[in-house]
Amino acid sequence: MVGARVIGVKLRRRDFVERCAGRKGRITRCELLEGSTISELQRHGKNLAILTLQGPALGIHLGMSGHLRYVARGETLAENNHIHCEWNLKSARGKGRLVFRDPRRFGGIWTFASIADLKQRLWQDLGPDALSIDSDVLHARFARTERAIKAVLLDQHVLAGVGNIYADEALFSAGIHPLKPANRLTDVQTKSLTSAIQSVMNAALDSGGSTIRSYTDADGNAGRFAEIHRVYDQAGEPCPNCAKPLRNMRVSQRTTTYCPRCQPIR
DNA sequence: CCTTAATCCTGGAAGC
DNA sequence: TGCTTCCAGGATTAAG
Repeated sequence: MVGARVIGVKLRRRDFVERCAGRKGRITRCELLEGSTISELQRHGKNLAILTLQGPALGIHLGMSGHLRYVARGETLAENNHIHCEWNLKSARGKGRLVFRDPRRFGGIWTFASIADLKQRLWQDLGPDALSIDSDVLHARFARTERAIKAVLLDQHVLAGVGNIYADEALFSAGIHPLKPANRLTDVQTKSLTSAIQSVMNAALDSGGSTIRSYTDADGNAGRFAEIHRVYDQAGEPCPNCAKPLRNMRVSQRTTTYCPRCQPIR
């Protein structure tokens, strides 16, 4: 995408896009990057950004069921429904479309005049990115709250990028009970959890992500990490470590799977 | 501050 | 088979 020129935009659902500041009225094609050249892609946690040479920038969140697909000219998409926005691109590699499909519509697009504007208004309150977090920084953040560690991991204001799957996988890997108060994690436990978060997420990236239902990468490939989830969606199955059945509980309105023996509360 | 429930949606699976 | 209920990679809001 970088270097491609946006030669057209088709917005099928106007309520899928929001303008964060500035004038009122309809979102324009220009705000959706038409006529601009993509200069850079950025990501912070689960938030994506598309930057342009001319200034206009988009914030994108995939929500639960969202996915972005690149469709080269001549190619067709098997699933044509729930496409809320598409961008026609022209680059050295030819023409194609970037397609945003999101059946549940929990995702969205936000328009900004500049990347500085986007960061200030959209990313301001996010915690540091999970893939590059430092254990000491995380420890300091955990020290500020006695909420359950699972709830804290899901809180994007504390740490950006960890969702329900990777929170459970990381807590299991680090041997920490989901209900343990965040401020009672020892230094050693925080170090262990930090490296668990990063190794779990990097392993997931290597496998192309966790496809539960609809997620695909930009080329339409499903991820294979769900095949090797150790606890997520495995309640009742034997723990990979000790063979005791894994259990479900509810934390922060989210199903949480853990091993009662390998993840003690202390 | 904290937690809970409700809300925004579609669709697949399970239950009857 | 068909109908109903529940549940799902997320995040915000209101209420208590």
